[in-house]
Amino acid sequence: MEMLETRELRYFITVAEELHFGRAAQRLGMAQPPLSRAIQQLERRLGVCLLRRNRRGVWLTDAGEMLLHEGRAALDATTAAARRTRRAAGADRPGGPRSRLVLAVKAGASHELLHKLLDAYAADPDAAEIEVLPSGTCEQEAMLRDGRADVALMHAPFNSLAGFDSEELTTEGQIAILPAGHPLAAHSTLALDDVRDIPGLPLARWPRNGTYPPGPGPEIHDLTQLAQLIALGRTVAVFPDSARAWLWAEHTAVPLTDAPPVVTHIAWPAHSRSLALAGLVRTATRL
Amino acid sequence: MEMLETRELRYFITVAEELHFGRAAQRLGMAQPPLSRAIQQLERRLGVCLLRRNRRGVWLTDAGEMLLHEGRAALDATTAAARRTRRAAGADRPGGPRSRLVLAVKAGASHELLHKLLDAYAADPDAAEIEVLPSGTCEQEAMLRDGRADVALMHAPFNSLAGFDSEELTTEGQIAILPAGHPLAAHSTLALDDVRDIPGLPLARWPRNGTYPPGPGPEIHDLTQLAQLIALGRTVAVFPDSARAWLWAEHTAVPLTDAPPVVTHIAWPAHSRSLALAGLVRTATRL
DNA sequence: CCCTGTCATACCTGTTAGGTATCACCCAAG
DNA sequence: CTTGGGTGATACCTAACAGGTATGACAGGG
Repeated sequence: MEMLETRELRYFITVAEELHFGRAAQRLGMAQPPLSRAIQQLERRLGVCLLRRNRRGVWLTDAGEMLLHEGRAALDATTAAARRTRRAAGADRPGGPRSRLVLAVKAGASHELLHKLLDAYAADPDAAEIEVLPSGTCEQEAMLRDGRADVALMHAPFNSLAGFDSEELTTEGQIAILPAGHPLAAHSTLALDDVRDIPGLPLARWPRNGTYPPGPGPEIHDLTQLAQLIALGRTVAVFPDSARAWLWAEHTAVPLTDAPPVVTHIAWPAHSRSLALAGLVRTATRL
Repeated sequence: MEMLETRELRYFITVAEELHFGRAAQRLGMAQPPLSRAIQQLERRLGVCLLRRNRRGVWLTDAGEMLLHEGRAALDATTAAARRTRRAAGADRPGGPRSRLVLAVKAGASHELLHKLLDAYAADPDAAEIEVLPSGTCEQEAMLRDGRADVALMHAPFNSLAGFDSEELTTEGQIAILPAGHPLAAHSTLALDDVRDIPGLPLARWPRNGTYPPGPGPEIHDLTQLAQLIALGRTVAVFPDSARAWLWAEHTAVPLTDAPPVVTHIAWPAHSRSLALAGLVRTATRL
């Protein structure tokens, strides 16, 4: 039984995403004919039909669907191996840091917690160098999987901890962030339903897995943009309690009574065996 | 940045395991010079020194150690992708089963539970075909990782659930299995310390991660062998309660008061998205 | 009916994976 | 000190194959 090559996986995944050999070849920086041949050869070697072709297009068989999912995981693991190996190379260089960890954090979230964690860990005599890598919305999982990060702060129920080892750090409630002058801002508490359909004040929308959920609210790319839209009275947003750290004077935070609590975890790939990581996790759980 | 090829990974891992280019080349079925060159090229492409060479041998740098671990995970993911794709190929063949799941079970363990699970699941109108794959000691994790299995019954604290999704099924105590005629077999309960150092009756040893822990007891390969050695009065073993199912007349089971409870879980790769798997898990948790 | 867009085929070429022969080197035995 | 066995590296060759260009086959829409 022959081994699947990464190049073949990369080709197939691109074709499966585009469902179009020409565009896929373009994305791969190659001509279409060799790509067609490579996929045919892959199908022959696996003894499996991956794509149904029609003059009018291409779509995936069940087996193709499977290879798309599993192949993505395999490619992630491979690039992770390369990235982490490159990163580990500095460790035994004279004068360099003993070792180094990349910590992925959702940009703007858990600022205070992160600060305390870094301070506490720096006190550890044989602490590794920590590089903090701000990530987009819910991008931490992907960063751990493909090796851009070694460890991450994740926020249940927004992030999924499936496939990672993790330790629980803190739990917090959620708040609604309203324009300071809005009538609802006078309340001492609110319910989720109160803020879901405020006339003239639609709930802001965040990308989940790269796409925006449907709805009337504005599509948000970063926190500054959101803060401004709230201050201008154009939208309202729901955030964990720790978001109070970056509120403006034109904002008012009102606790939500029935929003699910947000649990912050420190998470890392399940197979990690790094001493530096173990030290960081120990520090985090003792905070 | 160029991509790591699976062939290179396979070569490096073999060399890292053998710490000897000649033997590694032999295991890979190739000559030594091209292997040396391939590793050199890998080091150049990664920009990293993976091996320290000496005329008297080869050993791993820190980066090499990292690539050995991460590369194994990546190779497992790749072979898993190939295996699962091949397996999924039958699904849309006319006349074949709608789909198929491979369930890894430690040989001889949880017999009754397994039976109930299979019966209950077979009642499901759109049940997949289940292939039961008996695994060696603690081999289920590896089988899930490299795609030989899709789902497994695991026994904490013997198996590690790290990196998998899982649901708890049952909890049971542990028993000591003694030769029927032994003085200790008359007791109604025992403590772990009572059976750890019985004069003339050493505790049987199981392979953990492919190697046997040190000790005076016999090295066990399969249950029949163990059962015979116990019946002959040569050894004693500690097992979960459900092991009573395969006891012989010459065996006596005595409950252990202070042994950690054994928790049986059903576990699967965290990224699985199979409907058949979801159905099986639902059935299992409702038992 | 032709034109456009799609994937497949035919054929060529440069790269490279892998084989054989040999070197350079260390160490141990004499 | 010398020599031989065992190690990984180098030199060189060949065959396989990845990738490019040109073109074919075929379905739908104007």
